[in-house]
Amino acid sequence: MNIPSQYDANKVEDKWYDYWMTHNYFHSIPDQREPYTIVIPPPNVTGVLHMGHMLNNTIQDVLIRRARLKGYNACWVPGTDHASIATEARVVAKLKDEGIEKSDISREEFLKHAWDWTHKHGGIILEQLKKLGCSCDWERTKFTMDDDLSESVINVFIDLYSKGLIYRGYRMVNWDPVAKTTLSDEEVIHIERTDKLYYVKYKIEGEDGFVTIATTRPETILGDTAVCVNPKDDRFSNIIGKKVIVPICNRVVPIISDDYVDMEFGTGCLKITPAHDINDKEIGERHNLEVIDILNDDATLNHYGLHHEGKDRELAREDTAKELEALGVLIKTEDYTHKVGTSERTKAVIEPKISKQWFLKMADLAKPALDNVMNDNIQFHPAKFKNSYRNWMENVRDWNISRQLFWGHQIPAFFYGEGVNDFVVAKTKENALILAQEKADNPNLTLNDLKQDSDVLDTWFSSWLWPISVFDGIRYPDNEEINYYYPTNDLVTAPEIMFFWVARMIISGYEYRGQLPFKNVYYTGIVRDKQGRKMSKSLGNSPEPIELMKKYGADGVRVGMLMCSPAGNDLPFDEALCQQGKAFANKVWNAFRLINGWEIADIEQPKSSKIAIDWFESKFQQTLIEIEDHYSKYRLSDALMATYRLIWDDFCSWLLEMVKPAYQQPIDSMTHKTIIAILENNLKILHPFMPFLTEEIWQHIAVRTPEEALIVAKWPETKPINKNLIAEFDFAAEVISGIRKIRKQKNIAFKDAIELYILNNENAAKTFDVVIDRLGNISKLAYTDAKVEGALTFRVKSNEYFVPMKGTIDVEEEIKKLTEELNYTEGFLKSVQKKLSNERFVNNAPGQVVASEKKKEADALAKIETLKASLASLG
RNA sequence: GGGCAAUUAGCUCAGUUGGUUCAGAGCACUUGGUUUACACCCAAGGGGUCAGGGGUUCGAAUCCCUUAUUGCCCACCA
Repeated sequence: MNIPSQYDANKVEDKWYDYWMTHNYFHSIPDQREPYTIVIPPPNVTGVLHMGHMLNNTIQDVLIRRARLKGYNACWVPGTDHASIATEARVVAKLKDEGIEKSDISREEFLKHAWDWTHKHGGIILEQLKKLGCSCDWERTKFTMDDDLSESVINVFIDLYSKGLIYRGYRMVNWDPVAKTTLSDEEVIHIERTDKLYYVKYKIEGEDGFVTIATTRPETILGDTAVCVNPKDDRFSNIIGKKVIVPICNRVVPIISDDYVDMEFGTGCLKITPAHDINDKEIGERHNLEVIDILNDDATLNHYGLHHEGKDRELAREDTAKELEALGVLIKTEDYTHKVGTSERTKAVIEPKISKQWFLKMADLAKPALDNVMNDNIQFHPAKFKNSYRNWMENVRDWNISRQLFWGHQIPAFFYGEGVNDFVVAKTKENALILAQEKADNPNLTLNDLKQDSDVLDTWFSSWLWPISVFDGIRYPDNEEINYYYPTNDLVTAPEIMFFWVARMIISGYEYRGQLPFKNVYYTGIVRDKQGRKMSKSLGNSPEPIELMKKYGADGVRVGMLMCSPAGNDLPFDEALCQQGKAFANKVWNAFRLINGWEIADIEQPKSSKIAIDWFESKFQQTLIEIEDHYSKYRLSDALMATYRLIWDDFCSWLLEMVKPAYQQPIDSMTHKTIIAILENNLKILHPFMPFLTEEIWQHIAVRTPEEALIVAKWPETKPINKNLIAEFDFAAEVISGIRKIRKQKNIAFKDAIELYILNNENAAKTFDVVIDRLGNISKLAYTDAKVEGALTFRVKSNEYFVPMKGTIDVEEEIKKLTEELNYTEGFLKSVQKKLSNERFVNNAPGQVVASEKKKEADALAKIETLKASLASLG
């Protein structure tokens, strides 16, 4: 078999993914084993894979593959989200391109277009995840608008309504004039920007005087219904109760007083527009002010805008300012920096708007969800996010769950009359009719009299049920699957959606299952470019994931992504990391090639091989414990790095070099067999990170049945560690380093054997002398009682090593080297002795620490002695 | 405006309860290398007053105070 020296990921990755699919390894059904469950954060159904998905899903796959190897019944449920506002916006845009306005077509027609779009683009992202190697249980793929999930959403709405937790309210909400829908507070992003602050004077009715107000939105003057001052403000005490004339519209409104007004800000005098500001609305309610809404749904002015009617609010702002100036009531403008709410989706400036919406009462629901995170029943990684979680949960507000969109779950409320309460909530129109006849006490009502609320539910109102609804645990709370898989183990998601999604899943978990939805939440960071900017389509700074995988292999990209991304930390992405991942794949590949190329013979095992293997087995166990510890703390980068170093340094650079047979010599069968077993263990612990490469090598090593595939192999068992052996090896490694250093200094090629004499002051074990012999290419290794003349020297601890030189030794250089080392050691001794002569140290420090200092002192003294002797011998 | 976190080598980060293993890792860098797995490699090496200042302690990267800088979250000041 001819095996190329370069590992070609592109040639093998699809092959193994197909193999895994064919043999159904990803599919899970409840059985005797303990389950290990992850539900995917469902990406937008029409979305495409970006770097954030790459990171997030790599992490999930690492966790799920490791769980599978550890013998759990691993189940990773994939799926997509209908993403109501995002998808609808895209469909609207697409229709617009075709010359169709959303307002010109019926709800049914629009939904047909939306479904067409979904069927056409839906699921692309899931196919892309397969390229990354994600081992999702594809048979379980769900969509938030599947029939069963939709029914779950409706059931929950009805249930919460019947519990009195859902109500309909006339409230000020966040209005997105582009999408023409309300948004929840969480969907509003506050962005700092500089606007103008306009100072405008209002004439006092029946007098010559004026009051001056400051506003950033002069166009809302047309909706003013009062002017307000602080009751404690002496400047205005004489005008409270009088009336002013609002410019342009000449409306006569009262001057009122309210503690809300900040005397220091602007002029201390505030205009009140209850329809367009939440504070103004509250003041308006306290003072029974009229509410005048001057805007249409698209943020153009309505008839209250008078001659500005039809203008967009931005244009109206400029024009009213001009008009005010012309009227001579605009005193001045100044720059003013403040935060403006914008829509997360459309980027439009949010308009506070009073409208009738559906709300979910959150306060009581939030309690168990808060407690169980604070007491670590649900663990956040990193834990620092508990702070912001608590902050939000303690101040949680009612959730505006209705959206003025078509794409989504239509609210199951049916109106039968014009009255505020003339509606019923029911699963079907038929059920609604019965309820309505009862409620209205009117048996003559017919289906035609019922009109379903046209709003749909917030997307997150389906996402918050995801860990339950994917197992159909809402409709059938006692079904086998929900009982088996729920609660899930880990959730891997971005901190940005902690409030949108994580908090609400926890809430619904306690409400509908009486327990937590997942045990751990791993918060990923944001993927940034080298300049620290967030990767985004608009900046064009995001690499194309599929291209990256072509270039570096999925395994290389996975390693690259995980190399430097501890939980909760942003990931400064650099393609060089993927290159490193690719190089590592090649390294492992070549280690396999080496082993694979050996000719096996029935000969005796060399001592050096035996001891090297014993050492590595202990080293492996030590690293395995370290790796398990990292995993338990969700430190995947550290787990990867420990694996990387074990394989590259300990396995390749040390073990294979120690056991490698001489050129064209065969290897003994015992060593070969053990090395294969070691390689297999290495592949197992590497598999979660590099699934394709490891399966490829695994299947090269031997002919395997489907049951023997690496993906379903058994994680290595833990065995006792021989710590002495590891320490002895570390010592020997230092000796070998010393030899290499001398070779380099003196330009002695490796093929030229040298002699090594050892003055064994340390009384170190000689276990690894056979290894030193091999890796140092030593022709004669001997212990001596006296210094060797005419030799180069180096020290490890207080052992002294001599390499006799045939040629001349540069005495000057040797003296210089020795003197430097002597000076350093004497300085070190001084600091140690200073510590030991301090009575308070000797009395207060633990005995162990004092003893170690004494040992340091003795070692330093011994070393100084040998250094001095060497210097003396050199003259 | 309120809260949280961070600041350790050129870069990205470890550093558990203060004390053997405390100043580390990977990458990058420098130097040498056609040793028959791998130049996507091997070997050797340089590099940090642990952000600044103060304090507690026999002893501080680690605990406390303070200053500076950065990042994130929350918040209705026109």
